[in-house]
Amino acid sequence: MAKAPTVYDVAQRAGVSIATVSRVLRRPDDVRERTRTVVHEAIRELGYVPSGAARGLAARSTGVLGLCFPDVDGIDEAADLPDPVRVGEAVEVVRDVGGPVTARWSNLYLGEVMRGAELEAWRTGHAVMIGVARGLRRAQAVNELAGRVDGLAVLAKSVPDDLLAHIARRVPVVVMAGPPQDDAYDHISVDNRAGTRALVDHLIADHGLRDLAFVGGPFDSPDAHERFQGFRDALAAAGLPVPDEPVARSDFTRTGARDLARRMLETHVTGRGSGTTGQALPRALVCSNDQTALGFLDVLTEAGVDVPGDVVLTGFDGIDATQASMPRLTTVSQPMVELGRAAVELLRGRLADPSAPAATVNLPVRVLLRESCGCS
Amino acid sequence: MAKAPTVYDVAQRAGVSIATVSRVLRRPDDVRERTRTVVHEAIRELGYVPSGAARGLAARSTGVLGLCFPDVDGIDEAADLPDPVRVGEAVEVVRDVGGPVTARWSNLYLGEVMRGAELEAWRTGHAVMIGVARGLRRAQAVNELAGRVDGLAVLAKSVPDDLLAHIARRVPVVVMAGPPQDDAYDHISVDNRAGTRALVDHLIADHGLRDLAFVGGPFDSPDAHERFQGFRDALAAAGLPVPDEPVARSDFTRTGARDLARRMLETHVTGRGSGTTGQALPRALVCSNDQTALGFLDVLTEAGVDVPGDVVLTGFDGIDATQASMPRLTTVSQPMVELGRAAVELLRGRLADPSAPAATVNLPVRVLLRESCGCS
DNA sequence: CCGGCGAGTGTATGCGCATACATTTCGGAG
DNA sequence: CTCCGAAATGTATGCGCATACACTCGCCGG
Repeated sequence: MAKAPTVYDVAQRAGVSIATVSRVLRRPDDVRERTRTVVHEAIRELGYVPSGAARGLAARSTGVLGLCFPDVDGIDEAADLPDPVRVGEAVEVVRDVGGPVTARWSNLYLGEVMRGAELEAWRTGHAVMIGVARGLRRAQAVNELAGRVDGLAVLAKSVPDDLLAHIARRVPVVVMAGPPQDDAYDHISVDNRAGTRALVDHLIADHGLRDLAFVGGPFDSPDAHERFQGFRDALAAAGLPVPDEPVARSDFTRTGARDLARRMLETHVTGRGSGTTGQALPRALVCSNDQTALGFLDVLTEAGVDVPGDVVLTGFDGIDATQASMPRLTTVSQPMVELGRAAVELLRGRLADPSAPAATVNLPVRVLLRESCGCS
Repeated sequence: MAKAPTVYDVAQRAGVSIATVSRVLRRPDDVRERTRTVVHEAIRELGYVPSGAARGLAARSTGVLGLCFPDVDGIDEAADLPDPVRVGEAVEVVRDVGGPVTARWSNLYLGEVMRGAELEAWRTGHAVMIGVARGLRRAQAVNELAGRVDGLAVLAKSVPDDLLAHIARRVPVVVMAGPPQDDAYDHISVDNRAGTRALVDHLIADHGLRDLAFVGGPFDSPDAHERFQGFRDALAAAGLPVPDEPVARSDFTRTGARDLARRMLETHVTGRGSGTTGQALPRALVCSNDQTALGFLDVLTEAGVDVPGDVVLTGFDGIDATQASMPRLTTVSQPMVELGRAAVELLRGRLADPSAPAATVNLPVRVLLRESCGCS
């Protein structure tokens, strides 16, 4: 690493001009074979690797696409993060007594989105740069990311509106998984509403359920809101009374959902078995995400409430843990990899034609019927 | 995106020189407060975002660290990848009848490593660029990645040796999860050997097992090899006969392991129950990774062999699926996030002191005792 | 024999920024 | 009010590459 060789070094060594070196790399067909060989020789002898920065500057395009995620670790400042601890060579032997399976929704979700994005970017010769909008310096970090890429795919809510507007003046931006909104950006989202609608249609039509309740998500989650709309659509279509609000709101975490479920159990009892004075639990709980449903499942099972016998339970997202629960959870599977791919695809289109009107792509979802709704 | 504004535009608008603009961004303390305000005003009015390429070129450092992975999708050429199919608005409703839980080992593994790397990079104000060494143009892709970063963390085996050597002449390279090898690079790996040793020690000491067999991995997997060494260490220490070769070799996939298990069952029968003429199955199968163990578990369970009653089974890696199996799998958990963090840490050290001798960090693992070995 | 043409190569320039160095401004002390 | 040192700002340059344009050379048709 003494001093990385440059085109000039290569040119001198090969006895050609720097233009020729550049051409050998970028447009080999414009160079005579003999010359090409000589240059390649020099390149390998010197260990030459072209500077991406210089090329980006000269070519006015970096060949890099950015992916911006929200923080999933809940870390606000670098100080929050302890220095990594290394326990030396010791192998720790732990008796793992079980407990709830660690859920890594966000990780997996983001990982899959990244995988899709990377795949699609790779196809077209782009590199991918990831950035997490985290901490107090988030604005700066996002800004720097934007300055380094040709286009930016941003997960909804990870970047404040004004920052996003600022950035969008420099690079094309596509918003992933946000509500289909009428702003200047391209959007790529998942059909939350239709997915929930289809799921609830199934509960009503195939299982004959009529007493359904929706467990909502955080107030500021557009996803949760859309899913609730889908729920209402289905009830309305079936001629059932349509609630204005979810019966309760979860914070989208499994532990939060457990607390919520316990509170609900205190004031409700299951409709079957009767004899008690409390208000009956709804016959079906349509949860706004899988974690919520799993949290409810934990508590209901513990309380001796049978799923789906006493209460039918469904989720949304399609995380792995829904396959491992007892009973397995009926849910709506999000096309996570597709989300990433589609985002990059949109970005590419936008780069090719910057003047095209902002588009919104709505990705279809899949309803997975399993035991928790009474299927199988 | 008409034309991204530059320092010059900002300078003009703010009535200062470009140097001042640059300083406002890089060394705010060197600029009078009043000037700073004016410049920031101009920046926001113009929607100025500094060019990473230009800065990288001028500063001779990009502030980006690279992460290079092997392909986990098995895609060789862009042509192999079908264009994304969008089924329009249709929501597909599928009856999911179950079957083995989809395992996404690589995804999760890589995702966790990335997460660790990103976290650690973020702490120190670095961005992370990911690259997958995939396809025929892999050399070019890796080269370009190397040209864009200040340092590169490479997952073992993802880059051919000569390419790696070429690249290492430009940027510091650290190899992740490779065998502790005596080359010029920094290494960061996981203590496969000690982990397996500790696990097998437990089987021998705490469960009194003496008839143990090791199910190996692919010939070219250094990880599998090291784990086998750990196995041998434990047997030797206990005074048991030490095998020269694994009793069989899996390809590290669950389905591959199933086939292998079936073949083994044909020639063996369990030692208990007796009466049969076949050779007895070993009392314990120490598998070189979780997928292999899970594949065996599938087949053994199906064949009515009790785990851990008839055969004790263990894995290695600590993937999520090991918590969901019946019985839950005793395994050795890899510090995946730590791997990423440590890699970035090493890289940073190397950047700070390029002349330091190549280091190798061996990360400790954790043995997780669960039901498949007879614990709990 | 000459002019013209195209393939192959070289020359010169600018991309947008950081920064060394030169210059100006400012705030006090005398 | 003057002068000086420090603070603030401006000027000029180069980072490594792509590329427009100029140039050379060999070849062909006239």
